[in-house]
Amino acid sequence: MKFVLKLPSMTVSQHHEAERNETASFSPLYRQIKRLMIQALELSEWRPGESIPSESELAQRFRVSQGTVRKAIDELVTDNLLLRRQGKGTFVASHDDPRSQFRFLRLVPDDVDSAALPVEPQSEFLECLRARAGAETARALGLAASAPIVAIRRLLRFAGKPVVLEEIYVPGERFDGLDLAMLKGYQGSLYSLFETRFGVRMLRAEERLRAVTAERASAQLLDVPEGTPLLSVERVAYTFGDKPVEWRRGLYSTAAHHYRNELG
Amino acid sequence: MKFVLKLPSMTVSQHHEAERNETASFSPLYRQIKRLMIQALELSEWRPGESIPSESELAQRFRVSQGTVRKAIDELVTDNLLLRRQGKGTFVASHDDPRSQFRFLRLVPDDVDSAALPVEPQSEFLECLRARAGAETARALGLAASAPIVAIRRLLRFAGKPVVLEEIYVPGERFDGLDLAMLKGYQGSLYSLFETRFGVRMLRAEERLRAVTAERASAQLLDVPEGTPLLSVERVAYTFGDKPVEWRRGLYSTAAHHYRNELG
DNA sequence: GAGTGGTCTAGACCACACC
DNA sequence: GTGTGGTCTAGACCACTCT
Repeated sequence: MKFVLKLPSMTVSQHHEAERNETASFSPLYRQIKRLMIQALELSEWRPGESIPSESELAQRFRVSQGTVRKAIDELVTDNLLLRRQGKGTFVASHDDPRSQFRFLRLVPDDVDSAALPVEPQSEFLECLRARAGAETARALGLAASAPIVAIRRLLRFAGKPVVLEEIYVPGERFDGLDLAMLKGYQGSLYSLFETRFGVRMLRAEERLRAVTAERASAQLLDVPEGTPLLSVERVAYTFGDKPVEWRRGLYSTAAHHYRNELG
Repeated sequence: MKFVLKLPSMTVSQHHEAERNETASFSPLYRQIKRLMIQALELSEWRPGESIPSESELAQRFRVSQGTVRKAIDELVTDNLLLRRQGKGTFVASHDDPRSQFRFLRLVPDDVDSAALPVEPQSEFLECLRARAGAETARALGLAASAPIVAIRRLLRFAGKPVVLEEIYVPGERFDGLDLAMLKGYQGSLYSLFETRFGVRMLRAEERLRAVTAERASAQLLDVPEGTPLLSVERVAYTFGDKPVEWRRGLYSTAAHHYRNELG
């Protein structure tokens, strides 16, 4: 037994010797608490934008000290699943929140410096089709070949000028009822819509960037000459359990904008 | 007075009422400890690759509890200034360390997955000149116009094939004695050389990515047709005090490689 | 003033590395 | 075994927000 000597009835338990160092190489209490909290988040016991119980309440519920709950929350905040507001409480992160609005769009106009508040791009949805996954999409999303998907095409404009052309693919199963009318009618970011209407939360993403040349169709939509170099951005976005739930490819016009990245 | 009631003689002090909430909006003890530790790092009291004193020693030195020192170290680890090895100690991060070797190069071959260990690129230095800063370089590095700088050109090869062409500019003042012979003779990354030979530590960087077309000279060196789309990566790297000490522009050939990015 | 997150302390014990 | 970082607890008090 470890870390539990003074705990008469553990919710999270390491009471069994068997649990010690078998295959799972020792998980501290706060990580087990973290896992339980992620579960509560995934099961929507706590919903985006809402506050979760206070640290002392959670400590009672899980039968651990406040410090241990705090450490679990610390990591969830680092993972962008929760956010704290001193004096007010701890809240479930939401794509509605202006704070996490631009977490996934790294393109910014050349002139504005990093301190300035980001310019809100306008989204123009071109189409939204039900289709079957191609080989590439199926692999990226971990689906069976020719599984049902939803394909979206849209154009992003900064200050009226077209800058990003995107094709977005999501599994059809999770997005029942998603169509062009809904996309056009929704106020807010795409991930906000996914979260609000379909309960799908994008937690992290991986991007692959390349330089390519504009084909005729893309060039026309982006209002650049055919052959112009464009930034190709492929993204796989993941939800709970590191499950991929979106694949997209964007073509970014980088004449007056750039992709901004911080290396820590 | 706050947090110091039981501390008879503080090294870090908040004894004076004046310090309370004048302009500097309340800095907790562990941040003051952090600042002192950064100072020790900047002044090379603790050197890259070496271990720093144990947490209990530091607690004694700064007259705070181990938990407070620990929290300061936590942040320094997050900032990539220190790294912990359980059972061994806490160490000053170094660009020699394989762990932080590829922190700043995000280009990877298309085929290898993220789990695989990165392929070591080979560096071929083309030139290294002393010159005077142009307007753009001076602005990026925060130097006076026409301040002395060192300009480096190099080619990176993955598996023998040229993939990255870079121009690198550093202030001449900090890099006395840097020349082509030294670059060619050094084993290890450029930042490792900067750290080892000149005591200049790159702590973080900002990059701006764009798509451009290959000019004739660049195309020849990268062994691609003129007009090929290339990924342009501009970087400003910062050392202690957020002082910019390197500006570089790279042209990445992305036919068989891509720039990999994680969005948290 | 009450409630929440944030800081700090002191002490106990666990996991890991090296001798 | 000794020393290091890592975890956990219990309790006190500070800073912030809202009522």
